Amino acid sequence: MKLIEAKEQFTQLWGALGSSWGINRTMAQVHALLLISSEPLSTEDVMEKLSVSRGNANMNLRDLMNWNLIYKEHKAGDRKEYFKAEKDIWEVAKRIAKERKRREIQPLIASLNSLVLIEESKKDPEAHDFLMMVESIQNVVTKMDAAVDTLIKAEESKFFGAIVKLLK
Amino acid sequence: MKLIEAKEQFTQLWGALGSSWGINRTMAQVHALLLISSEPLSTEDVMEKLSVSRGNANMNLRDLMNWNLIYKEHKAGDRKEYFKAEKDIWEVAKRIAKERKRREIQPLIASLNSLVLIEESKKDPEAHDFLMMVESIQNVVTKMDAAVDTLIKAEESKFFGAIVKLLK
DNA sequence: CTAAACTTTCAAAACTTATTGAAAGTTTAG
DNA sequence: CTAAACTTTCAATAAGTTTTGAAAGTTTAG
Repeated sequence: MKLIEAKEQFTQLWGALGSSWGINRTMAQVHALLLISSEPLSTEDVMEKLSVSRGNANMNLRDLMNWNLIYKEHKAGDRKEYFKAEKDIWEVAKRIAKERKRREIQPLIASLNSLVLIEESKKDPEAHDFLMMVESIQNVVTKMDAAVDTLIKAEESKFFGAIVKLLK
Repeated sequence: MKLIEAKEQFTQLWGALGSSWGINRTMAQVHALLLISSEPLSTEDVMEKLSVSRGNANMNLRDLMNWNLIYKEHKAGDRKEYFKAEKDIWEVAKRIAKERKRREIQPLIASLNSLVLIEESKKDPEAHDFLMMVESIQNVVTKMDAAVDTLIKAEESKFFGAIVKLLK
């Protein structure tokens, strides 16, 4: 395979991957493009390489900035904005984890907390079963939230090291 | 809040959650319904409680069985099939992890492996950068795959225990 | 200040994914 | 074997999501 095909395939792969994890396909493709580009790219570059409209390119670049995965960069003597990606993959993983935690895990914990405030007594067997289920979800989700915090703070080697130990 | 409202909200919550993680909303709602139901439910029960068609109910129940999250159960003197969910939440988390690993992480690793087989030499700086990127993704993804294996095999307490230690 | 260069917005259109429901298929009691 | 009870399929349709592109907005060089 030629490098140019491999890059194309990589972009497709990253896009499909994003799709199946609830991330907009084009956003993931733009990310892929910047990950494997040596030079920062402008909005026009992205439009051209992915054959997408200006609006679409702009919106996905903005979203990627909100996810903290890419940065604006200015070239001397050029008014255009260029974008470059964070290239340390462990750092990328941590930032995605951090963002999903903030957007999804934390609201989930809040919603679960409100569900245990039902009026019925624990003595009502139906209420009891429901509370047990919600509480056990709270328990696992809270632990996962803490696990993500650890991941966000840990060094790559420490994090995977601790997990590898469990295999022994 | 009344129990009945709380159950309704729980179903909505689980559905929205599934949606944002690339899982069909209705499938997640059916799962929620069975998680908080004391009795096994029939296809008709699901149709009625979620106001969905027979085809939709059937398809999502079948999918949930493929994910190993629910089981068929037969009641004596009744030809209908009833369904009940695995209710141990740690077990549910492990099964979802196992299934996503099988469906997504493993094909991803295979695709990445094929991308490093480019014709260009590592001495070409562009090829070099590309290979470094793909290899660093392989590295992190492979470790995550191993981490998921550990999660699948570990006891809940051991798994989270190891992670908590990292916080100290 | 002005106009050119560039970025952002957003309503309409295209595309993707999920749902319906009637028809076909299967199972079982009698 | 037969017909009733139940489950599955799938083409048409609906719902949801993403994309387009022209217009509005913003910035900067001169």
